[in-house]
Amino acid sequence: MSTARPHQDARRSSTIEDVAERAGVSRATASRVVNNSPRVSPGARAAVLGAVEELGYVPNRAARSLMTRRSDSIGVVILEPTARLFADPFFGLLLLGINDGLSDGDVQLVLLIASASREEARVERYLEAAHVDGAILVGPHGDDPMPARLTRSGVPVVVSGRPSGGSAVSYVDSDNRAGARSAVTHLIEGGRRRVATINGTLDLSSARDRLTGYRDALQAAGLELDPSLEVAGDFSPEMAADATRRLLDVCPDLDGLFAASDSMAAAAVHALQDSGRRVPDDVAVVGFDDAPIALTTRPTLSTVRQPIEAMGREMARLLLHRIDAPTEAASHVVFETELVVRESSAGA
Amino acid sequence: MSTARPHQDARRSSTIEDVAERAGVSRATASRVVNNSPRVSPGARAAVLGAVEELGYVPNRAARSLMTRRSDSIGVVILEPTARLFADPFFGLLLLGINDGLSDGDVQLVLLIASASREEARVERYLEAAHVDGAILVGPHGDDPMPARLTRSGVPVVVSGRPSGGSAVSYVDSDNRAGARSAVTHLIEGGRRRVATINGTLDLSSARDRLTGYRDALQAAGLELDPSLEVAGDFSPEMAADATRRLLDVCPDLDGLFAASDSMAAAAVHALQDSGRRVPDDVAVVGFDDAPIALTTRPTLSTVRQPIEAMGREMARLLLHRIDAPTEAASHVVFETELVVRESSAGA
DNA sequence: CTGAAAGCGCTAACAA
DNA sequence: TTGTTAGCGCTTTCAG
Repeated sequence: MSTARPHQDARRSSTIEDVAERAGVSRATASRVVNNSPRVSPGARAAVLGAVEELGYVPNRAARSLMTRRSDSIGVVILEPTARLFADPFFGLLLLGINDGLSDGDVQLVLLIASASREEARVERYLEAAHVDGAILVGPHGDDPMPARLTRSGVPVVVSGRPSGGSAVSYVDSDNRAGARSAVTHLIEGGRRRVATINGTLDLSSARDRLTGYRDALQAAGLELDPSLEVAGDFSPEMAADATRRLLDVCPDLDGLFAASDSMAAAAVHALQDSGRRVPDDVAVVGFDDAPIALTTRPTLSTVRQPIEAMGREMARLLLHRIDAPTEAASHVVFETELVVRESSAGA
Repeated sequence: MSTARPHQDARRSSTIEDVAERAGVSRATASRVVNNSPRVSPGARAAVLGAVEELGYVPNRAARSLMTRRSDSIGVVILEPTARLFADPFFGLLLLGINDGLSDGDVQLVLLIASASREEARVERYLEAAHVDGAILVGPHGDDPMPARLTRSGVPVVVSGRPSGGSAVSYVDSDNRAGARSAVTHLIEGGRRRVATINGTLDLSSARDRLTGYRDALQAAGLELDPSLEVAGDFSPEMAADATRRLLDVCPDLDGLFAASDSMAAAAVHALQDSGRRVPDDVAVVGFDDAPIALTTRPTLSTVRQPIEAMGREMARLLLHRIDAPTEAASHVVFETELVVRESSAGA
């Protein structure tokens, strides 16, 4: 009984040996053509290319890897706890950018999600076993030892967001400090004098930088810093709503609010409205990210836009370069942000 | 000048040959232990395991693949046009579920994003070259030939959402029809009589099914179907806002609205409010997905929840099974949905 | 239960 | 410019 499995044959792809034979050259020459070596005669090249076409030849990656000691793939490691991960379009856009930056080469994107810390160990083992040529780390907190550890074991790494360790590892970041400053300056220039901020966990450099930018702006305007107007939270909307209510208790004449993310800003707007304040008339609000939610709140949200997709593309570019030149010093790329003024701070 | 590259040595991992030598057995026996073959004596097993431990041995995937003709990785192909892709937490959650379903085995997730159709061809070539053991296709439209073509060339495939072709290919879906029916029935039971629906592109089976569910509910209640109350769109909030305004023109006494996604429902709520209607007092609204946005609108959105993460997990499970038993008939798994009643249809 | 030997498909010296 | 040769690290007959 011959179990008919037609695709078995369909999939039995041709090897470089087949190509060489068909083209009437040796395996080596065929290989040279496939790998774009210049040391091949035009005639041989044409013959091989023809054979490749006819046979639909595609190189076997495993065999190639075994020889070149390259996997032609990179790992993208998502370290963020899962909840935030997917309520937030940040990761998706970053992935899109990374994918785009990779598609020039012939490099595959292996997605590694490490939500629990048990997972984190598994991922690290995988990376260190040289199964990928390098890794992009998304979302490590300031004290995460993974970037340094991977670098030490020779894995090329690029990190999203400035790590606390600093300059030893390559990273791509947006200018969170300048972005926050521009948002708060905008509020002040609109006449606001009692401006508060609601932030994320301060073990994230982005959160720290946004806080610093907030303070920069106040000081530049000669306004006093009031610690009771600075709230550090966890980026969650629930927290932001609570924080807003508490801010109103402490400071009933609050007239400006800078939230370190749009989802927090949206929650704050609702809390303000629930308390009877009009936005922006009584309190002007600016968020951060320019997430889709910024357009669906009423009023629409003013915000600080970061070029997330471009950042992803740059991370890919940087990593690819780093893989080619592992001894070079780490690079740090910081992207400009852009203030987007909408209704929530109109005439602020 | 010896360029110091300490990690060069650090990464030079040990081979199964090293393990065998250390354990005092042959390569073959070492391999058997590593691959859990039962035909090994306890003594040899212990010796090999010890050597593996001491040497920190990790098998070389490329070499293994070359031999086994398996890549131990699967492709997850995102076919959605990019815009929708990342405003929507759907994909992230699905990825999370897939990752989870995969983590039992030792299978890696290769992410392939095909936004443009040029990309689609590239992805298809990659998949057909047997670089992955199987593929999960996310977001194919009804007329997309990729699932069928991959299946024909012998690539095990699982698709998200019921494809128009039907039963030849395995898929995982949620019961969109029943979900929509429950939403609209809920509106009707709350006394609404003029209930409209705003939908997505009807070449997506999910959109078609939600429309059918809407009609089911009206007919079950003995209400008349009115084509002017059915709007087919593109899932975008802008379109939904437009559609809402038009619906109000056509039918000023509209008192219920079912939108096929939460982002459309949110836009509709705003359009209703802008037109002076109160939600839910004048018009009750129900969305679909239970996306984060459902909690940030005012009023909060009633919606139909689908177990996205579980669906992703099931897709992974199904694919893994299909890879092991490629001749088995395709499986179709449909998940129940759940109506979540919030403010936008309170007392509906 | 174990070992010897073959070979997966490819690239990279080395010779010619 | 080309071909020959030698493996990369692993699994798997096939003998024993």
